[in-house]
Amino acid sequence: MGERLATLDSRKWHYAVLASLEEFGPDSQSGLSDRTGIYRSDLVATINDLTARGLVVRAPDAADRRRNAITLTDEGRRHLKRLDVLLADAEAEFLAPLSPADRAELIRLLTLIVAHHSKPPG
Amino acid sequence: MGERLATLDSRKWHYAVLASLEEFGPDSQSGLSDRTGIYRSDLVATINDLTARGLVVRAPDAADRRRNAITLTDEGRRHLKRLDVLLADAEAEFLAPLSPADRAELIRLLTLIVAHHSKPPG
DNA sequence: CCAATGTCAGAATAACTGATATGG
DNA sequence: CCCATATCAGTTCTTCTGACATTG
Repeated sequence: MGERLATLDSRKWHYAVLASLEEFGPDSQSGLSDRTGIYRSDLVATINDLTARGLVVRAPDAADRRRNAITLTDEGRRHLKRLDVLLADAEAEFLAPLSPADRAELIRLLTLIVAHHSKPPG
Repeated sequence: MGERLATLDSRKWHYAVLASLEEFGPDSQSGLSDRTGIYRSDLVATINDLTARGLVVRAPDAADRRRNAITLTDEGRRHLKRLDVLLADAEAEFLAPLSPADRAELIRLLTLIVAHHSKPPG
């Protein structure tokens, strides 16, 4: 996955931020940190990168002036789509030896494991 | 796995070297590098550690004086057994939500993937 | 003369910690 | 006054590269 993302000068945390913004809408850096698992301190540089490339916009949040509102741009949305294609290709290659039924089974088993180890909130 | 190994002041590469020596017998550092995937340059420090703790012995190879023969000590074998118990426990916890049949199925699927991506020799 | 081996020094990266200024 | 947010500086750890001396 890392190698494929690198072909478009992207890294996993770039993807994580773009995907999070696409799924949940504009968010503060703190919120993005919670969703993606990237440290707040490391998010600064990531957002700098994405801003410099015109993929997101960083603007002060009017409602809470401590926060920056990070918003996906149209170009950011297009870039995310390109990355999605890249990752889908990589996954297809990775799972090549598995039949569709096998793939479904693998996902079922991994989902069970993840669910079991996801602490209930609180 | 890393956390569990750390409880006995060990790391994954310590385990990799001990396990390789147990399975394939004494070996050169170059050979250990090939088997474990650890770089030759990084193996130096690893063997230093294991030697300082009396888990392996480093001795010049009589047949080829460029090489060091790395040999597992009795204490090294005992330490490996302790680590094996640790890792078996961790695996059991990790796979807790899966039935025995599910675990066998997961291993089958992962084995297929690994085999498919293992280049044929040459 | 070329290749393999062990060793050392250091780059590049990712994950993480702590301090600080500003605003709620 | 305490908490949250964004930012900056810097540590640790791992992976990886390059150079070198010794030996085959």
